[in-house]
Amino acid sequence: MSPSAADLLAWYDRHRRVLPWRAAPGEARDPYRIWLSEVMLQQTTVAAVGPRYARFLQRFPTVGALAAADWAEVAEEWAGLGYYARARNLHACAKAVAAAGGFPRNTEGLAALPGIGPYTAAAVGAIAFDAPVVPVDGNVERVMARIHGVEAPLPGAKPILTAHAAACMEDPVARARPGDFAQALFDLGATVCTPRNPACALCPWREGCAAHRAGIQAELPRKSPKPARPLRHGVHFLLRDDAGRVLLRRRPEKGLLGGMLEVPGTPWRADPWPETEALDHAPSTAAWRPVEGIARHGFTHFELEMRLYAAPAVTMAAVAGEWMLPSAARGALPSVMRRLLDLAGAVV
DNA sequence: CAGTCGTGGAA
DNA sequence: TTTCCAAGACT
Repeated sequence: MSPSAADLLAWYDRHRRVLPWRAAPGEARDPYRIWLSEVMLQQTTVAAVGPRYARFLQRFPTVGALAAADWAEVAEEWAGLGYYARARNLHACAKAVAAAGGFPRNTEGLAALPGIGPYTAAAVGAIAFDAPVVPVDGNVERVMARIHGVEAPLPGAKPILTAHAAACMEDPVARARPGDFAQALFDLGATVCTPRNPACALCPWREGCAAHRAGIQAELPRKSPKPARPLRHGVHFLLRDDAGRVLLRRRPEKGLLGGMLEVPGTPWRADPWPETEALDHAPSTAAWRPVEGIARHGFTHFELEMRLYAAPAVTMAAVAGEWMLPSAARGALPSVMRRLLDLAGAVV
């Protein structure tokens, strides 16, 4: 009574989610749209991606349009989505694909492109090109851990879970519909085999599930403990001109928030900044006045507390950066920088 | 290989 | 409030 692809696909044909990037049965599949959705969905929820995917596609309808765009346009369109290396790699990948005349149709070729790792290569390969592979994301890891009763913690258990997933393609029923099989696993993980309170009563694989049999389904997959996130401090400077515009700068291409616009400021470090030391990092000499309050933001590996100073610009000369109205800046900035605009709300 | 790299919603 | 987490990739 082991889990069968036939049972899962039958369930999928009845309960599949309707998603913007998902072609209806029989509908033509667009590799560009599938690739875009897979990159956008990396570590990002379906709910968050939905409206951003539609907007992105409207602005860049084809891989050629994306390849021809300036980085500033792509950065603005990605602002707020996080993990900005994805946007840089997306842009580079679009240029490579446009130059090559299309996407590679096999996983090896896909995986050689920027921003496409083992998961995305398998997902695009299976969904767009019917490659007989099983992409392993968090959903698939969870489903495999439970079905096979894998109690070893992640990330160490990743290889065994990947092997279990790959074994699914030995079933000719799965091999006949690789894209649907992959998306069936996603939907099962997202709607039934959920991280908390899995709905085992609705699961097409319940009878063959080792974790369900042992009553430990909610405890799998186990995960190694994560280190605590340290606190860092920064001070930022909001310079505004007579037209109400604020001064922004482009961050270095690599590293945190790489290539994105920012409100100028100090580096972010463990020790709080004394005022005199912080002012050394101001973009110009001006009548800097502290803005009341503290802006907080949580990153993956540290927490941040920012203070803000504001001043009117006395001269436009020799100040590097871009002047933007706060209304326009908001949409072009990463969320952490939007918090500074929010803090300054009464000032600007 | 373990660390880096965002964000917002849910519990 | 804190913690966890979501269709991971890159170094």
